[in-house]
Amino acid sequence: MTDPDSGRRPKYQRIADELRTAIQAGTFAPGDRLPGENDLMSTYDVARMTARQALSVLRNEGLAEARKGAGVFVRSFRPLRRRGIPRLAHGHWGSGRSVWSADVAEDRALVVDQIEVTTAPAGARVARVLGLSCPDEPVCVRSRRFVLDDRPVLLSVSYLPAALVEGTAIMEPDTGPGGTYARLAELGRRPVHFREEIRSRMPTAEESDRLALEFGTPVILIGRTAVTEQGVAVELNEMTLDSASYVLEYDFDA
Amino acid sequence: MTDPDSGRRPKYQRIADELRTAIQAGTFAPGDRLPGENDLMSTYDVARMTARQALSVLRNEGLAEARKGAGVFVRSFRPLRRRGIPRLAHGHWGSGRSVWSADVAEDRALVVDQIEVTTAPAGARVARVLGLSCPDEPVCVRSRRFVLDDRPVLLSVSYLPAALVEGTAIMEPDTGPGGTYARLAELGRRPVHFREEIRSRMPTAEESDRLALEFGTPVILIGRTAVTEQGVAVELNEMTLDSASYVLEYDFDA
DNA sequence: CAGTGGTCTAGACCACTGA
DNA sequence: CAGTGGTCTAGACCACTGA
Repeated sequence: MTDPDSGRRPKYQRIADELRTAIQAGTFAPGDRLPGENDLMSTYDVARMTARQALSVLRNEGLAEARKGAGVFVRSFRPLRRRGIPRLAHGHWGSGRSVWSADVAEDRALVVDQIEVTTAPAGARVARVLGLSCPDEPVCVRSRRFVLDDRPVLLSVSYLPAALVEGTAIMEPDTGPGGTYARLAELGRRPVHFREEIRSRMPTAEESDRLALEFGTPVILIGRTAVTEQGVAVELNEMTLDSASYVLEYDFDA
Repeated sequence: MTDPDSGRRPKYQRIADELRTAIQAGTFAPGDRLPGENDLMSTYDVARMTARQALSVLRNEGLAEARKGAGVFVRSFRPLRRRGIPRLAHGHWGSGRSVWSADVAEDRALVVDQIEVTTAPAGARVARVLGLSCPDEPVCVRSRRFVLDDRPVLLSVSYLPAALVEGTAIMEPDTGPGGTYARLAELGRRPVHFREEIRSRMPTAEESDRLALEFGTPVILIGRTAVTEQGVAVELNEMTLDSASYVLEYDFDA
């Protein structure tokens, strides 16, 4: 009854198409429950695996999410706006505010719920970026997870030369007002230039776990290098963002 | 023999784990053939659907790609570097070069293989960005696909007020030296400020088709607004990038 | 405790690839 | 033409959710 041209397109695709159309038409609103495996099995007279395959198409597209034991639901998307350039302006962190505070409206709070500060050998990649002479040289590794409204949205791992930050607040969990950049400035290494590199890919199992990601949700990777007036890289910050939670914004002149 | 703690983790995940480890260890190099469905069925003594599920984990992570009738292969990733800020500097397109030419090394060519220029009603979203008084106002729509080494990497749709660009080269497939921005400058609407917004998500079926994307490959969306000295938005350019083909770079000062 | 999604089996048939 | 991945069935059992 639904397919005059049932010819070439696989069953599971046709079922996914119908559900997708219904979602876009508003028949199912964000948060609504979709027909589940059992519903599709009887409605379309297909096997469980075929019904699952149809639903997994929508999950891979980021349109639906499954909650075990409860059902399959239409996803919603209300992103944070991360303004790449003003958040790193000296006037912002120089006045004692956190770089991260720029990303959220004042009525919401982006908080760190996991933090780990260690010292470890740099490794080849980090040594190259920070201009260390040898991959075994120690670096300070600041690893954090940020949570918004109880939802993890971002992982951040920051690398700084251990020789530079040894014994400073940068080695403490709480780096104090203005954060790492304010402390670097006090050490005479104020960052004046930044480079951000952006990629996107599907998460690893560990990332998916730590960010509590749904199936079809990619991560955005940002690698930022902070450079001093003398052209020396003093920090590499590698961030992993839940792509369903973020829009990045860059403003600049021609 | 492979699982002392076979307890909680599903079979398909354990198989995927082993393959992933082997890929990361270099046992399988980029382009190599991986064990296929039939191999996994006999090696691990599982049903076809379970072997498929294991392979689909790796495909979703972007680590492997299936070629029907041939096998499953390790994917490779060699991205283009898109330098967000210098490519839009007036000195670049002002001297007659294309904005896009900045994205590739001189020995490779990023070429347009599909182009369509039409006029259509703006619609609510575009009208809002371009500051049009009514969503029915006509806009010039320039839709292009870019190909690198025969591989489609980017879709671009550009919107400009029809009242402004009517009868100019901007309505032609070839906009001439320096492209749209050089023509806007000649009209007294030189863009001096840009805003780029970046998101990432899984592709729609159409995007997946036009960019010839593999299973677990997200797209990166860039929405750029070009603004004149007078603060008027003259262009909205919406781009859809194959995330496996691009790294974005933004350089700026504190 | 009824219903849900998650995992898994042992088969079948198909279109496609590449030697 | 042998081998491959893609689709599909008709069952089964499990852990989890929420009334």
